[in-house]
Amino acid sequence: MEDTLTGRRRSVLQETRCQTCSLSSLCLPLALEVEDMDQFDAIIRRRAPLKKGEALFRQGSPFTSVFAVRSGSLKQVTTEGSGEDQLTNFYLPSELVGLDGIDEEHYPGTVVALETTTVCEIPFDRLDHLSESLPELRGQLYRSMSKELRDDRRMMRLLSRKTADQRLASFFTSLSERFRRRGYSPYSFRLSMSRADIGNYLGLAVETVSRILGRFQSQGLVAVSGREVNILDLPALTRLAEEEGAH
Amino acid sequence: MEDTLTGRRRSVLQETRCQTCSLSSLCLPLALEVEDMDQFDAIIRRRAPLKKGEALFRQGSPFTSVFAVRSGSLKQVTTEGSGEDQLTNFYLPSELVGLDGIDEEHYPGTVVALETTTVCEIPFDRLDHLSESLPELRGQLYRSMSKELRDDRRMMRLLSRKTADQRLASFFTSLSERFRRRGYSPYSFRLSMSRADIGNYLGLAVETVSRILGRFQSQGLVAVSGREVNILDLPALTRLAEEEGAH
DNA sequence: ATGGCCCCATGACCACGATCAAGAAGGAAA
DNA sequence: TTTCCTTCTTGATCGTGGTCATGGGGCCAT
Repeated sequence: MEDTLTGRRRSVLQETRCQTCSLSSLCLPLALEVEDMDQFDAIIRRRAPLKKGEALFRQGSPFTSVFAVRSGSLKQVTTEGSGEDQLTNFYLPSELVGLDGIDEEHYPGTVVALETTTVCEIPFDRLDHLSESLPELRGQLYRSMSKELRDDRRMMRLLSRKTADQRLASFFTSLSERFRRRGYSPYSFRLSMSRADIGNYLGLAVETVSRILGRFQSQGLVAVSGREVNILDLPALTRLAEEEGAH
Repeated sequence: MEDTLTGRRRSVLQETRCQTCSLSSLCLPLALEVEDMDQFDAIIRRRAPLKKGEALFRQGSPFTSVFAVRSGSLKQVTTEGSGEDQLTNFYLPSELVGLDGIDEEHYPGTVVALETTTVCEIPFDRLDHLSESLPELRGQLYRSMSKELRDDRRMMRLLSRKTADQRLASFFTSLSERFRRRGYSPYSFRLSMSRADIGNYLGLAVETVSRILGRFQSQGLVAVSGREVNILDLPALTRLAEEEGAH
């Protein structure tokens, strides 16, 4: 607000430099040397922060860039035919958005901010070109996509074999772990998504999510108040999430 | 059997040259010029055909290569914890196997031949290195992974929103389309996988698969005899697969 | 404040598909 | 052939989680 011009200019620079970004150890350029990082830096485009509910891009719009989340969170929603929406992913800081749009001319889903969110835009043609001369960058890109493939397989397993309880438990342990890796508390956090989003993502009705959250609460596994979550017994949740065929 | 030495040698050469491979228009080198294809050709390793039930690689073994299916078919199976197996994918000719192993030192699942199957082994470090000088190859690799991501999202939608009937209908229409793209009949084919495999893949019990196949048969949608399938009403199957919330 | 709207929670009921059980059909090896 | 074993089919029953319905509570705009 009271930024001077120079002050504001510096802060903008800070925002956009990978070297000063706290996420650089998790993000795409993680394997780059200082001078290489500068090259990478140069192709990144700034974006005005997205407000809650705003779309980063819409399903069907032309694929041009991938995006790295800098702060906040987003969800990806796909609408097939005239059917219902399917929420296929949540994105947290340092994660790459839009990789599934590469092989077609358009994005396969709409990505929406769940809260105020800032992203780095990385034009894909320039990224691809730069990956020619920077093997580490190329490798990291391959790894990012490969990791997403592996996460998808885990999600398929969740959707096809786990009970509703196990799905919720998995959801919490996974979120907890992702927060931990990003330097936040793995035990106490705020959900940026609604119960409906969680249900849609996990293949459950909203009512089921609510009920099970209530049960978890009464079992002393978590303390939930609205979107505020406290994980009380992470080991038990992990056990529940991984335990086999419940019968 | 009665091959002469030279005869066998020629046939081996034929087998391993992308230029003479009938799949080259679908496979990794699809975008390459003749001379570039030779370079790509040179890094490919021959493999003895896999017999039905043989593993191409096992879960946890070190990641070294990706594989292109040349003939036959495979399934990928992941065993988590002490839990049950999860079948995450079927692979048909021209498809790439093993991409989800890139970012860790090991393969995340065991891949097993469903019938006699031949594959081309592509050492990943050499592929990566070659992708530095061949932008079309690099692009095709990005696109392959991106396509697999998109297919995974479609699978998640199937697992979390579709009824058992819709899942089977989707399975048949998808298989039909994949056969069609490979130059086989989209209406008449042989399933290389068991009912148990199909059920595992679609998140259904074997009994459910059997029952619904029977129902489809009596509705005149398909004619099934063991693993032999005739699609009788593809439009109806497509409609069924895509129709929204069945209630 | 106060209305209006989502978001969330909880209860009653029901259906889809899993599970259990048994038997038929197909395939490989003697 | 016969045997043995796997795969597939069909029937009966049951349980998880979806659907429908209602009410409370938080949040924003006026």
